[in-house]
Amino acid sequence: MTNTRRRATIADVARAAGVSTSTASVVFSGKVKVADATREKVLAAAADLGYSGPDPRAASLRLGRSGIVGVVLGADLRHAFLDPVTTVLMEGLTEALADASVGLLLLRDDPRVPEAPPIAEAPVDALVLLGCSTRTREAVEGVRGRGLPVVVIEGTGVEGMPEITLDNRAASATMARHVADLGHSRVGIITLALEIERIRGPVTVERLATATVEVALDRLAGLREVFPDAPAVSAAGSLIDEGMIAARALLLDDAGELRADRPTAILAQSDLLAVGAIRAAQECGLRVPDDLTVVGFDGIAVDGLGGQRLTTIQQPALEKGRAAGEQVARMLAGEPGRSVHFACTFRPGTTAAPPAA
Amino acid sequence: MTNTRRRATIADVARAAGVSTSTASVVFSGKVKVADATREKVLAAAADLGYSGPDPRAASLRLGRSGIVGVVLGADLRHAFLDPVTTVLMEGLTEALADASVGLLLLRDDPRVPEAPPIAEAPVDALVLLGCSTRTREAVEGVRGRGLPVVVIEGTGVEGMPEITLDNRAASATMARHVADLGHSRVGIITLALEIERIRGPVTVERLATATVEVALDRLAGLREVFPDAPAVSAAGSLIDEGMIAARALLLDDAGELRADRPTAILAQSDLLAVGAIRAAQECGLRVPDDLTVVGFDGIAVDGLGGQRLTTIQQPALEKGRAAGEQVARMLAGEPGRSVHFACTFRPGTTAAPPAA
DNA sequence: TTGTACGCGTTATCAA
DNA sequence: TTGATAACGCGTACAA
Repeated sequence: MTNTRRRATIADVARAAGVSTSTASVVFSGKVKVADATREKVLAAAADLGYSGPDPRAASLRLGRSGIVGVVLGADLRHAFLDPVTTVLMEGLTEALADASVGLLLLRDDPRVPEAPPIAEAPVDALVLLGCSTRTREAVEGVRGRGLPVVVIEGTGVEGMPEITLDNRAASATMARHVADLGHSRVGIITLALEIERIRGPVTVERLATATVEVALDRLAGLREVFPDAPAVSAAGSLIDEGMIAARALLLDDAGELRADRPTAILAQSDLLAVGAIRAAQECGLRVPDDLTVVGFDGIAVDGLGGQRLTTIQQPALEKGRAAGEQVARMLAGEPGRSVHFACTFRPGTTAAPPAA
Repeated sequence: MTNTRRRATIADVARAAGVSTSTASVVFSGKVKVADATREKVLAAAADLGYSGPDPRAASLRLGRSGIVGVVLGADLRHAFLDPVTTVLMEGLTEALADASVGLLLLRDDPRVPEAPPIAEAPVDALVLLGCSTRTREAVEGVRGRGLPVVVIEGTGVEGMPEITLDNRAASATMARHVADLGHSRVGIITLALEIERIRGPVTVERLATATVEVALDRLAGLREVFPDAPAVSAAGSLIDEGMIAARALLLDDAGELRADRPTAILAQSDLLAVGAIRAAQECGLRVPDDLTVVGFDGIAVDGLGGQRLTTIQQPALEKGRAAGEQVARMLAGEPGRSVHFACTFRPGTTAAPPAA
């Protein structure tokens, strides 16, 4: 029977088995060969004492690593995982870190809690920043004194941190050019949220001056290289319903009627927004792509599009996550981390065509 | 200048500041009052040595806790977060654990790696099981020897573990009765995946015998209380596209024509499946609810439904997550954990109506 | 192949 | 208010 006073330790097991603690330790770590008979004795003693392996806390102190990689999410966890691109990215991260880590620790950068950034108290071996505010950046700066590897995904990092970036502007320009080449000249743009406050509505010059979300701005800049005067409407988030709302704003007049000068193509900054635009078009009796061309950005596996294949820009979200994971792994191995820049590719689908004569 | 040979420890800081290690420790923990002058000295020494606070690994060994709660996801992380119900549940979990100031460690139960369940190596203070396989259950059983609190969400737990459960069967029966009361007698059922292998197709008696996914089986049993002979088709996952496929199987004949004896109502086991069914119905030229009643299950905020409001069963996903978090918190505080059972509520919408005469 | 002894970096206790 | 000391539980040179 086990002694209830205190949890059994490896020393207790060793004593009960009549071996030294180092032998017992080795039995559990498997790093060195042990005689079968000895191992049996140790395992039996462990079972008897209710000992279920080395305490990870003690092991991590001794080894100097915990096997945990922290992922700092700018927004709340829920929102971060609602976005399919983020989800896929996390998968890539997980994949690349499978060998090097035990798990991902979700850390949220909560501006409501000014004290004690949990980043400093988390026993992590490395950090991945994924859409972080300036405040997060400061907290991380503090932790860097500990010598932790830090990788920044799509966000301005602190000097010396490896960054994972994307050619948002160039890819958007490519897409715009494709639409222009099809013969479209009257196009409408649906942007991602331009501000952290997620305001929905027409994109004006004034708003652009105060906009802060780099991804949205970069993609817009790329589209405007080809269509400098295209009207743009911002969505409050990357959601199908938001795409529907924005598309209606572009297609309909105040009376809810199709406007005569409506765009013949809609360029959406995300696939979900594009799906919403397609839905809105169908609602209005417009056929895609016959009456309206709709293109997206991201190249995620869109759920709910039925048979159509969205014409879009394929972003290597999985690879981004993997790259981040690989850089973390490299740095954990003592090598220097490198920044990685990714290029998107154009992916033709069935939702873009020349404008109706 | 700092010595590059070794990372500074609190002892180094104390020595440099001319105080004892305990005093230096207290300066950082803030648990006891220290003279301002002393604190300044310590802080200055820390800054000078590049010491950025106590090492969380050492602290967690000393304190006996890490401030981390592990969430074991049965499937891969990606899939788990693709499901909106899970996402919301995670949010509730986060919320309930925010006060305990703990982080969430994502652990995946990867069946491909037979050795070394990471669960055993993670320095967690508690575990939450969220759709776990038998194999996970065994691993957890082993870890329980460590005295870790474990909470199981919707899955058969090991004896003595608090469980968070739902009245899937009763709620489904309620919904079926509602549809029957509207006057429907020819209904079709779309089930969630019945097996872990996620097979798509007609639900036969033979399949039911080998089906393993409890949630799907419970909901089906509830529906069949009212419609014992209703044909059922299983989806390969809770996705809109899967709902479309399944709905087509129920509505169309082999030639792709609407069958004369098609159901007048479709009961889907999830909201996403229901959305897919609605989409398929529209494709076939059927109006919802005029020509076809469609109901769901979950009560999530469905993206992409446009103006419609789905008639569904509201499941308290957020509360489930919260409850799990609360039980974890209780157990961390030394109190015994309790199982919590939740009831769903019927939520009327605009997608259910009496069958056309 | 096994045992001894030490240190990983911290914090709680107690005494001064 | 501060200081000395003892754990916390483990892994690993090194010696046998």
